[in-house]
Amino acid sequence: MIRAVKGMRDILPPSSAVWNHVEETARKVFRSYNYGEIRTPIVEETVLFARGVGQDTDIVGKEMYTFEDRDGTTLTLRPEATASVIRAYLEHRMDQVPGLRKLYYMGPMFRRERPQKGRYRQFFQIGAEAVGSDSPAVDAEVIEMVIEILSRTGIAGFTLLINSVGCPVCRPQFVARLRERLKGVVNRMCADCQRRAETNPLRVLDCKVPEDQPIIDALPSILDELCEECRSHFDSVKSYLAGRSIAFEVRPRLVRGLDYYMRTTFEIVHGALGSQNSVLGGGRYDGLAEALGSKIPAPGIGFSIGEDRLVMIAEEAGADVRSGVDLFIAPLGETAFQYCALLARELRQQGAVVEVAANGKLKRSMELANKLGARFALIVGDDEMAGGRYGLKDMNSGVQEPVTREELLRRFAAHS
RNA sequence: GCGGCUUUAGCUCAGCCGGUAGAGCGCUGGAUUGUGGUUCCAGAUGUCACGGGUUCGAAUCCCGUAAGCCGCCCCA
Repeated sequence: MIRAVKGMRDILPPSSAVWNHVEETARKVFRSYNYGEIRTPIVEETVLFARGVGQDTDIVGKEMYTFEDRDGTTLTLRPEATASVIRAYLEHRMDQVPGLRKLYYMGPMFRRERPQKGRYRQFFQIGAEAVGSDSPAVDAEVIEMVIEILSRTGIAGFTLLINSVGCPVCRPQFVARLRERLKGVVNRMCADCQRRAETNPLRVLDCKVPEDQPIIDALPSILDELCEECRSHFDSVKSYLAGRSIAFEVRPRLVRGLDYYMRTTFEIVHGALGSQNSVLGGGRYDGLAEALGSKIPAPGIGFSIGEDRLVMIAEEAGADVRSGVDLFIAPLGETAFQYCALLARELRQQGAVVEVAANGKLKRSMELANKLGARFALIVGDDEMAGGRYGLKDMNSGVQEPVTREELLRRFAAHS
C-alpha cells in the first residue's frame, strides 16, 4: 500500500473540526487587531532562507527540502514564513503604506527532522508580522494578541517567557565575553555543552542538564550586557505588558534559534506537550530586511504558533466542537424520498445539518440515525404524506410527535 | 543525524519456554408487517509490517529493511 510520507499526515474528522475552530478563532482575533491575511508561495528561492533564516541554523544547515528546478534554479519548500513575508513586504513596497503593515498567515511549513510527538515534517503554523516600526508598543500589542488567540481557543495553563537578545551592537560583545568565561569551565560541563561552546555559545545557556546549572548560573547574563538602547526598549516592553496585566517570566537564557532575532524574543510553553513544550515562538527582527540585501528597512516583530501543537492541547483539554446531525430524515417509498430531498434542501439552506436516508427499511434508517448521533429523526411515509404531518422523533427522549412542514421549518430555523 | 520501544482482523490488544491465530469494540444479517439506543442469535475479515536465516515445523528464535511511537539534537 501507498502510505503518507514519513512525518506527514492526514487530518480527518472529527479532528479537522478542531483545526477549523483554531483557525477561525485566530482569524477573528487577527481581524479585531486589524491584521490582513497574506498568502505567500510555499516554494521560494533557496537563497531567501539561507540569508533570511541564517546559514548557521539547523533549519538551513540540514532540515530544508531543497531541489533544483528544470531551469537550474535552486528552490526550497518553506521551513517558516517570516522570511517570505518580509520578501513580499519589500517586493510590493509595503513600506509605502501608512502606518504599520500588519499581516497574518496560516499554512504548511516543511522541515526534514526526525518526527516525534508534536513534530512533523509537514507542520502548520499560524503567524503574524507587524512590520514598519521598532517601537516596543508594537511588541506588547503583538504579544497581547497571541495570548488572546490562545485563551479564546479555550486553552489555559500556558506560560509566557520573554527575553531580549540584544542587537548587533551589544550581542557580539556579549558572545565574546561568554566565550572568554567558558574557556575556564567548559571542560566540567556535559558533552553537548562542550560542543555548543564552539558552535553557538549562546546555546550553552539553554542547557537543561542539572549538573551544569551551577556553572551556568555563574555565567554572565545577556540582560546585564545590553546596550542602552536595547535596555530601554526591553524595559518598555515589560512595563507595557504589565500595564496590560499580562503575566510573563523573564528568561535571560531564552535563546531563539533563528539568526534574525534581535531585542525582544518570546515563547509560550505548555505542559501537555511533552518534550516539544513550545506552542509558539516569536521575536523582533529589525535587521532582517538588510540581511536579505534590501536598502529599505523593515523593522518588525512577529510570532508563529505551532498549529499541530495547539490543536493537540485543545483536544486534550476536550475542545467541544459542534458535530453530528440535527435532523435525520427517513423517507418510506419513492414518492416520499423525492419529497424529502426537497425538504432537506430547504432545511439546509436555513443552516441545519441534515441527512436523508436512502429509501429503504425504516429499521435500518433508525439504526443509522442513532449511529450518526442525530438529535431528531423525521419519518415520512405514505400516511404522513397524505395527512400533512410527519413524525418528528427526539432521539434522546424517544418521544415522537406529529409536525407540519411549517412547524418543522420553524423549528430548525435557529441553526443558521 | 543518534538512541530506546513497538509493528497480530477496520480500532484497542492477547497469544507463556517454537506446532500454521483469538478477544473486546466496530461492521454485516436476523429475533413477523413503518421506529434506533439495552439484550439475544448468526456471520465476514488477517500473505501475524516486509525480506532473509535457523528448524521437521516460526506470529513466536536470529539478522536486515521499513514504518510508528518516545527521547537526544533542534525547533513550532
